[in-house]
Amino acid sequence: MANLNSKLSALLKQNNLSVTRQRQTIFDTLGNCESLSMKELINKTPAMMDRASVYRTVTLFEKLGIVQRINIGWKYRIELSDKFADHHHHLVCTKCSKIIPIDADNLEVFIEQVAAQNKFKAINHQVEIQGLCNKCRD
Amino acid sequence: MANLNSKLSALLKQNNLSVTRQRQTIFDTLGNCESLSMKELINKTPAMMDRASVYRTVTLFEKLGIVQRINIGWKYRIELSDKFADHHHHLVCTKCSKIIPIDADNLEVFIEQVAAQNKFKAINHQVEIQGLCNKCRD
DNA sequence: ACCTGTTTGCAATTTAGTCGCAATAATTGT
DNA sequence: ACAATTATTGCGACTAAATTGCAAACAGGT
Repeated sequence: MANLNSKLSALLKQNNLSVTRQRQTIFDTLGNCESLSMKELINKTPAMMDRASVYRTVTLFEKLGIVQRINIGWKYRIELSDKFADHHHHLVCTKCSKIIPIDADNLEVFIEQVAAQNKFKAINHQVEIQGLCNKCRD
Repeated sequence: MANLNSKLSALLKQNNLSVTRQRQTIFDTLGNCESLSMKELINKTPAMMDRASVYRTVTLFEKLGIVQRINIGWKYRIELSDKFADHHHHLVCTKCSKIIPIDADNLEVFIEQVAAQNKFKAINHQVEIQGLCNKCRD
């Protein structure tokens, strides 16, 4: 935990950015969860931070590669990027809304191949699978 | 074209829903394009349909499995589902916004495998790759 | 052509996200 | 540790996206 926070500080300083209470709060909050929606993120920082600042911080963190937006359904959620947590894709149960992170190295390789076949330089990608988890499939 | 429209009519009637001018318009408009954003869809039906009805129609079509929302960046676009058009994933150029549809059968197989490994019954999935197309990579 | 139930358009409203600016907090140099 | 400087935040106003209730209009069956 402490080392992750110092990593954040270092990254901010490298970019001539201030290490503020608000930025640390967002970082810590995301560190305690798999992923959060904007609404959840705003509500989890009760009266501590303004909405606008949450949006600004997330946008900043995204540029710095600290967080990434992932698509769940047609909404998006925020999570720490692979530098700070394991990078993974998701299986989403449409019944109980359970989110199962999957990490398949093969998948990453596969993405690269598909991109190359189309003369495309892949920079980022998302994979999302909706279905039923083993409990909900009956 | 004509057979697709009759397929739409049949599907609506099966569900005790009316075949209206507006629903056919949305269907036809989507049939002429790879994919459309909500804004584009609203603008492509000039003074023919109210915004609210476009939203209602898309929501209805989604429930019926006629259309699907696909994630481009963290925005979404609408396209006819695989029952009415080829199902495909997308490569999105972050520079020129060009969208290249990809259809890789292997990918579908792969998705199934990953789901099975996690005791998950896959129903739907999206794959999106962001990067640079061959023109923009310099 | 008429009747019934569904669907639409309209207007109002909620929700999500952005922007400018004054107040405040963090950093740098002393 | 303190003051000066600069970046960041909170506030309020604002724009855009999406939803809802209701009366008018339309589709489908008789």
